[in-house]
Amino acid sequence: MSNKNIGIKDVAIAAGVSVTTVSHVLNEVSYARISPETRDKVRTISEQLGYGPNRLAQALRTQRTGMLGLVSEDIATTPHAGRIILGADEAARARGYNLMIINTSGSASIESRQADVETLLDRRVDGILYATMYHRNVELPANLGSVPSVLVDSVATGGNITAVIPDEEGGARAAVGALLEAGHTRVGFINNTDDVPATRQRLQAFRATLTEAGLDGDAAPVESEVSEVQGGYEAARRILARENPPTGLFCYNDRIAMGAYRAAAELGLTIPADLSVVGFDDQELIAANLHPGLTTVALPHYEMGAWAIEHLIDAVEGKTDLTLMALHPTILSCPLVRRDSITAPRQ
Amino acid sequence: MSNKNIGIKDVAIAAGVSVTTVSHVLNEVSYARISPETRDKVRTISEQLGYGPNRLAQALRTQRTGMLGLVSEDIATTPHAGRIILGADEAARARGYNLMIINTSGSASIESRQADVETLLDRRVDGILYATMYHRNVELPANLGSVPSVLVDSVATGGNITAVIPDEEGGARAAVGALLEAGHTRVGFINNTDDVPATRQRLQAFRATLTEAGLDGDAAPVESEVSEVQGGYEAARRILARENPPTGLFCYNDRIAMGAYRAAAELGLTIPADLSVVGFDDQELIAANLHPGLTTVALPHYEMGAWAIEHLIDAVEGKTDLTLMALHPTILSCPLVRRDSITAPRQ
DNA sequence: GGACGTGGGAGACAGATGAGCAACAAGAAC
DNA sequence: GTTCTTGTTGCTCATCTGTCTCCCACGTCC
Repeated sequence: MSNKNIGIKDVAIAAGVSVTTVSHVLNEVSYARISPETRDKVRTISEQLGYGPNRLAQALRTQRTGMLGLVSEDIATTPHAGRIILGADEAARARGYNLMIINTSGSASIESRQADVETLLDRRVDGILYATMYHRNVELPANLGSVPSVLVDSVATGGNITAVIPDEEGGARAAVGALLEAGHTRVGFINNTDDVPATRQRLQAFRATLTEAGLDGDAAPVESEVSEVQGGYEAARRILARENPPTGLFCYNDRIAMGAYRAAAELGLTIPADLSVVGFDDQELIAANLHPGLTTVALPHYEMGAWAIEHLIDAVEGKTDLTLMALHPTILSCPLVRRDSITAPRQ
Repeated sequence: MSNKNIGIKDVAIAAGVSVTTVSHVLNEVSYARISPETRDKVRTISEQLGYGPNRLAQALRTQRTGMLGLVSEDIATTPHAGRIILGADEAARARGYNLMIINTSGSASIESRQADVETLLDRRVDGILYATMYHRNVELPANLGSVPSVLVDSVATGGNITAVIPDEEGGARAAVGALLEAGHTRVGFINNTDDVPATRQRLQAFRATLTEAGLDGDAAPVESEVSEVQGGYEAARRILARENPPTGLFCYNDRIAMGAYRAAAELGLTIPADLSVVGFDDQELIAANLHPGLTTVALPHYEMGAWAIEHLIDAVEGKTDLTLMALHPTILSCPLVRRDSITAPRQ
């Protein structure tokens, strides 16, 4: 049990030594020559008194706070934020750092986001993690450059900051591959309508994977809608109304897949027997709870948070040069999560 | 644009005054007598240089960090955490405070959770918000008492800490009331099996509301299952298989309601025409995306986070005595969110 | 010419770290 | 035996960046 009224001075007095000696002993300063007896005494007394150094004073003196700033866009509106924060927090505490969090809005002005970073800077964080909630191009506040920073789930428009993003293409290939592997030859894709990298990359990977498997990727049925349940429903109705409808459906995300489930049910199609479906995102609340469970692709949010913190700390401690890594974003893989929504096509 | 190499000393030199004067001007110290000209000059220079005080040094001297600790249980596993954090962050920044976050596990040992609090204490946070992810009785680390603290979404086993919790009973009454109001007389409840306050309170409110409406609350059909989709499905099958099955169904949470939707679909029952359903939690991903949209009761996570921070800061600033508030937990209401899953019973 | 008002500065302080120095004992050199 | 060297042990003092409590200088008023 520690008592925060105890300072190093109190320990020093109680142990009958100077504060310097206490500091040297407790920090195990290599060049300090202090007898084992004194060391023991200092440690014992310090323990008894429940002494813990005042991190503020320590930080002031050493110019290191051991705090990292985490600015998170739209923390409450997506369940992904939690995983990024968890990954970041666990990686940080494993190396003795803590997180200061600031929430911001993706639609906030650049000035307001700059002020957020400023707040962090005034508190002398050692580095900053800037997390967006979906993969896109983002304009970053200029003052981010004042300390080591890493961008999570986006790339900067300027492009000169280290970033970590999900492997959209690999994920999409895995999803389509799962359908192909099950024997489907008529495979469709319900895409998103937003102009984000994922939209283009997943589509391209979809076509490429089919083509490489000897199918006609360019002719494969594709519908686009807003990436919500309703959009998924509508697009699925359209795609399933085509002649020779697909027996395998790759959906841009799990919400679209949820809409497709409803469309299938209305058409009397059983999943997966009549229609195999694969999603993207692995939003557990949806994917695991649909019936049958939705096979989908997981976004590595936890991993991205941890990766970012790991490299941020390396940079803070001078073990890495982030500017070198800034040349290309780091890509983390998106594993396929197999549940029960894919099987071989009928007949 | 601020430059963090600039200290108060630089401002003082540039303005040709002492650091004392700069400090007095910028902090608008009431008893300081400084001419308007000097004040202007100091402010102008300070602005030009982009000076901002070093919050560490400031905190060290004033014994106030302006930082609040937020220990959050299981941040990643529930979407509720995000809303608590958002409410807390917005309330905090509105009053010039920032949040330091630490994630912990609800199943972590008391020692480990105590160490988490210790970390916060070593950094001299002015107060601590301890947030659990669902309403229950929790054993708190003893060192929480060292600074003002507020508990969110739980009450402490000891009971001597200010807490804010959702109005389970009011929420349940609103849910059942909505069914009654629509004209249902055969109303059932699918309860949770966990031994948490919500289980008891929602059940009790369910029966009481029926009884007060002139129905036989004690005889109303109730089934209990684990509060997941599968449990909801099974319980719904059972409750709907009874003779004279209910036409209105109150579900312990939205996941159970999702299971009930599936059960209804399998039995050929249309929602809401054949079966009206009301949930609890307002997990948007589920409630808004089911078809038809699920009418449910929202938990005031944002509000609890904001309320807690507000009162925490009041306590830190000496405007409130938390020990007085600790006598009884504060209860925040759970509003009904109307969507499309309730209508009048057939015939 | 002492009291008082005005404008602003000096220095202690918050709680640590770190470079360099002092005190002392033991052994070496003469 | 005295002085010098060297190693051991731990302390002094400056530093980090602000805040805050006196205190001082100077002019004026009665």
